Amino acid sequence: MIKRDKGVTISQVAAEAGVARSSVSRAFRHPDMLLPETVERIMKAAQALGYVPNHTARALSTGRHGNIALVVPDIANPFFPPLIAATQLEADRSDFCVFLGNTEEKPAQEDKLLGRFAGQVEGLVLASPRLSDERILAHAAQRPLVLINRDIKGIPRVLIDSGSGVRQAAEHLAELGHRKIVYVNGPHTSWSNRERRSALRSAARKLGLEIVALPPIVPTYQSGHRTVDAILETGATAAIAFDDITAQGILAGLAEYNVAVPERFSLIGCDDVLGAVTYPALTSVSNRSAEAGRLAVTLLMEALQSGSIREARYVLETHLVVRNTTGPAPA
Amino acid sequence: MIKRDKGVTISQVAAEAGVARSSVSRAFRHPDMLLPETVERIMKAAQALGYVPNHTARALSTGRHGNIALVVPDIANPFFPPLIAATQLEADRSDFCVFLGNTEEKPAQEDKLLGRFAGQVEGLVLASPRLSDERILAHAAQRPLVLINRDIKGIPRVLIDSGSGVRQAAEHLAELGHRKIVYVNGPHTSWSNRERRSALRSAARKLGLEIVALPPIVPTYQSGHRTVDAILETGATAAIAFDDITAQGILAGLAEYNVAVPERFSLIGCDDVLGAVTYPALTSVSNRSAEAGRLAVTLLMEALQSGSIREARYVLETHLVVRNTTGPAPA
DNA sequence: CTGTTAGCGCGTTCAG
DNA sequence: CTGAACGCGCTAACAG
Repeated sequence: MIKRDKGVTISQVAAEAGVARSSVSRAFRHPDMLLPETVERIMKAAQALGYVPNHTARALSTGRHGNIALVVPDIANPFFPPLIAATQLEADRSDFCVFLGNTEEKPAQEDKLLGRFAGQVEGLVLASPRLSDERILAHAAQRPLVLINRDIKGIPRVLIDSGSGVRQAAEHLAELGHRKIVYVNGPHTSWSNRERRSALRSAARKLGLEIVALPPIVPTYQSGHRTVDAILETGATAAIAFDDITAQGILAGLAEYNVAVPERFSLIGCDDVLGAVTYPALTSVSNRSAEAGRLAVTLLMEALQSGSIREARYVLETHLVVRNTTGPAPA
Repeated sequence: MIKRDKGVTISQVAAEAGVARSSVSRAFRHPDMLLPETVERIMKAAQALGYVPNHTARALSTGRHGNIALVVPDIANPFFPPLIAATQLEADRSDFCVFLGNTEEKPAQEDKLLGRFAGQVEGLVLASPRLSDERILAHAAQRPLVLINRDIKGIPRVLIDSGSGVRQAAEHLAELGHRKIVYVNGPHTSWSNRERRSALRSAARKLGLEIVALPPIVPTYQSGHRTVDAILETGATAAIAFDDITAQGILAGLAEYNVAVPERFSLIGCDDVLGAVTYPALTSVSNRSAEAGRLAVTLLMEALQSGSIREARYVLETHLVVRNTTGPAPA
């Protein structure tokens, strides 16, 4: 049992300060239980020795490790970094550290990571899971768990309602005279994708638009690019893509076919993660990912404090951000 | 001391299987020390009770927690997500979990996070630190620490040599007839920035180019955008920006002034994180961030296994990716 | 090969 | 207000 840990322990501090170990512990956790003078002496000794409370030992003793885990399907998708950053910032406010898990869009990897994290965190935030309801419920039964962009009854969840934005997108296209619109599906396990598709379907019905849905894809630039042939074959004059990254691939593909955007074809993305960097600047549905991350952590902290998980379902509405990839339908 | 943990412990499994606790421990950690038959019986009991080894207790006992931490200055900067993903993937191969820290480019936050993580990880990867050498050395003395993009003697480090790519950039511009070039500095605490600037300076000397360096900025789209006035005032015909994000801001700013790129002005970024999504597509210096992340973890794992940190300094070379923001100098 | 026995470092009773 | 003693769950010596 060799340890290279310098490990200044509570006992050493106690010896240095001439008190019992428990007093040292108290000096840190319940300073008001000791004489101010004693506390000061202990603190001084701790400083001198460079004592740092051992997180692990404390966790074993208290059952609280001060960590949470955040699991996302794809860090490289620009939708997530702001969410991750916000999550961390909010966790930090409660002095929690966060484990990050990247599942590469694979349900199995998601399951594995949740299992690995479960043993060392107090709670979990699961963003845009691709896992089945059953598995998620199983994990939620083990530890407090908050969902982002997945609607499972009984589990606290924060939902970014892209439906509202997609509805606006449909109206926008209808006003511009488009009659037939392609929807490029994202992962079929994605709640957001289902929301967007169904919002589009119902809006289309009201507006008298025809919707053609393309098969599910993993949302990447490449996937979007590959889907251009299928889009053009439909004869539609506009498309709404599952997300901006996919839309970006589509935009590139259209350019290669010399299909002018928005003159001959209109395109709308979702999540608005590209800002105005594409050319033409992409019309998109806004995202509120940072807020979602922050809110999820807040809910999780509440659950940890109260010790009980209360039913909660927060919905963040979105809207359409009109830029330059949408225009009147070609004659 | 209330625990809601279902906590099936090793003792319960031992009782169920009719063996000693240590045997249960062995069944998991050193199965070859027990009779296969015994192992099987124990495993069956563990399954039945739903036993899961307690990570924390194990860590306390062994001093090994199976976690590492990765600290980056800005998750939202597209340079980092691939690095983060690669780091995780590589850590996962050794069954390690990773804590992620985002410092928002703030040295103080970096220092704080390193301190918070130190207590619960076996080693650290510190990418593009903004912290002083002294503080980094102090942390490295506590735990095995591997640096990415920071060259401190005595600490294992992986350096992405953007210098080689920047040299090519200078040559490229010289060939196109540019004589006066602006360098838009990144953070002055950034090692990469110093590398790029000095590589550019020395290349310029050889090529007979004049370099004008702008004051350090935090590398963001906004910062780049704000710097356009200063760039144009210099009368230079081309600029090399600290990174792509900054370059993107500059590009937008130039467009607003109706300065045609590359006809009237040439622009080169660094890190090549934007692919061909800007318009015109940005000429940039390649990055090898994913490889750097992977390599850093490999080094860290070696250090953890051997128990000693050996001097190591890996350099990954880069090259110029020519796209459409560079052209002949205006007459 | 297996059971017994100490701790790992800390938080928290329970007496003083 | 303080010190002694126990236990968190597990691992690693040491016996047998």
